[in-house]
Amino acid sequence: MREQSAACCDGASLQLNGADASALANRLGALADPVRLQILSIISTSPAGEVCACDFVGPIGKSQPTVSHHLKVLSEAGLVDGDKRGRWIWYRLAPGAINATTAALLDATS
Amino acid sequence: MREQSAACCDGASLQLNGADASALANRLGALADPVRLQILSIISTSPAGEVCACDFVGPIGKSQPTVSHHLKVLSEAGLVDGDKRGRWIWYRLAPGAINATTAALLDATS
DNA sequence: CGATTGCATCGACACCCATCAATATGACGG
DNA sequence: CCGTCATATTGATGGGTGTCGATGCAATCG
Repeated sequence: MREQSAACCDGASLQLNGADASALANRLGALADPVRLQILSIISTSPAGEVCACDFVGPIGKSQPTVSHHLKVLSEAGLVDGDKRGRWIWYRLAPGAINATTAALLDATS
Repeated sequence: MREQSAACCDGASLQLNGADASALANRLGALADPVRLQILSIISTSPAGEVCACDFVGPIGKSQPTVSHHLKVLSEAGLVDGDKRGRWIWYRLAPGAINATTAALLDATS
């Protein structure tokens, strides 16, 4: 087989399996977009803790379908929750979701 | 113009500008890949705190060029540092890099 | 009712990205 | 020097993704 030439190739082992790595990568991927980060920032700084979907389009400067797409991504990633009240949908941060993701990342690389 | 129909569209303002959002999104994007997370995990659990590049290929199960590509991405994102010693390159975690990214994320969404 | 409004979905486009085989580069060893 | 080994780079390819205009759908209003 392979005779470790010198002080190299000790055979490192996986501490993070493929499934866990993919799951964490998916959650991080949902955060890795400037529009989605701005959405989260707007919600987090809102006094009421929730923001009507229509209020994202203006400040972010993207089209309504684009904002709607990003809200869907955030929702499917469990980062935000949407409440349909009357004609509007109010979004707020999913409690602990971001903290759980950062904790998993720090745990995997500790 | 637009007559705010009711209790909606108060005009939310941006707390995270486009440049900051893009910078943070780039750093998160460097983390949002299962192969790169496994690389970071392998390094972090290595007793010596550094791992020879050749030791990633086996456990991760991707080709050598693919692993080399991901190491370059991590290096350019400032997440790992590589030392060329003799014929091998030893990679270790860039101190504080992951913590700085998670701190920026939590700060943007606090 | 019918008209309007808020939001989602669709279709299309451009672009980025992960991956690999092949090849280049560069450092050792004989 | 010449071969070998470790790593990077190149080129190609397939799939994913952000974006927008057009459209659909559901709820409200008049």
